[in-house]
Amino acid sequence: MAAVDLTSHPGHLARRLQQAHYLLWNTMVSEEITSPQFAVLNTLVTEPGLDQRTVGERVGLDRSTIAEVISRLSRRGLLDKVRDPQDGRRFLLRLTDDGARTHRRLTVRVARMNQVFLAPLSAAEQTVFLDLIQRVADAAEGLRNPAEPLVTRS
Amino acid sequence: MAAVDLTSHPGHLARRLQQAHYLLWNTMVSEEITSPQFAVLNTLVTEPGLDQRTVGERVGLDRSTIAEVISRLSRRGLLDKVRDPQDGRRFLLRLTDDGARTHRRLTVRVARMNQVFLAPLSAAEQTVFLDLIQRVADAAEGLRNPAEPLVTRS
DNA sequence: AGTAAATAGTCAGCGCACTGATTATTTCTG
DNA sequence: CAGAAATAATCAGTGCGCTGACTATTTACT
Repeated sequence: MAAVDLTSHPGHLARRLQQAHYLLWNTMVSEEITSPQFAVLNTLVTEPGLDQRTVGERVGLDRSTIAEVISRLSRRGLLDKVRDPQDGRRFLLRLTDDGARTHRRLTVRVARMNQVFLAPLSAAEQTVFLDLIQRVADAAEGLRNPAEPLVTRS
Repeated sequence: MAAVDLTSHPGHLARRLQQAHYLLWNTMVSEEITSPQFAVLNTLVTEPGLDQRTVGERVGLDRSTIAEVISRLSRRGLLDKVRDPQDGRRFLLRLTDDGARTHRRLTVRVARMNQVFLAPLSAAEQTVFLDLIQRVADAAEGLRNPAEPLVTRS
């Protein structure tokens, strides 16, 4: 007894939303390049030469996940990984011609897909929708790294 | 050149939203039971004796994924799997006492977590938020199984 | 200069999520 | 009633996402 209505649970809805997006992406954008992979390509278009960790930060992926995504992109020849001569820990990343071409090609389709995805909402609702999601996500991420950096006492 | 602003991409925001939720769940609800697992328990509270496929449909998981989730829950003794005597293909699922207890215990924490998750929004915004997500997710899912079942021509 | 702390990346392990192929059972149909 | 179609579940394969442990390099502090 006393079960809960999942349709009022933002987490459950968030999962369903992402699944819906995944489905649409696969049919309307690409079956090879995934949405996180596109996000990485997109970041490197404006900021070539970033290191792996920073790219992860830009697109919201932790160090392990970004490593896998990048390794797949690199294996397919969409980006290059070079040791930073200034700092031997880092790898500097930049798109290959093929990577840049792929990004250009997908950009149009992504825009079309976003339109279809948001089509059930009016223009005004779409704006509100994006704003609300962003505020909730930002706030929750804020809880992770406390603004108050612990004071090293003593 | 010509990179895109990901903050205007609903898919990217959906992913970040889910990550934020995952983080909050882990810290405020449970490190053992995940959100999809809770959804399964919750479904079986009101509808004991469902088969695997139907549970998957209720919580929005495909046949493969629901199989794994259920196998984990069953391995931990939170639910029982019995062959349907009426239909030898099906497994009937119902919570064990431990499973029901776990569901009860987590329900309170989930409610608290939802509050924190939605806290950055006003009460009115929260209502809008849930409504908008649901409409977008429902619409995209609708695209999957076309209302018009293809006519077998000839 | 020499050790300690911080940082970048890798690796192992777990869990969610999907597709396509396979197996077992049931149902439909001729 | 026999063969075909449908259905429930499993399995293999790929990819995202996280944590905790580890390695290598750099930076900071005596």
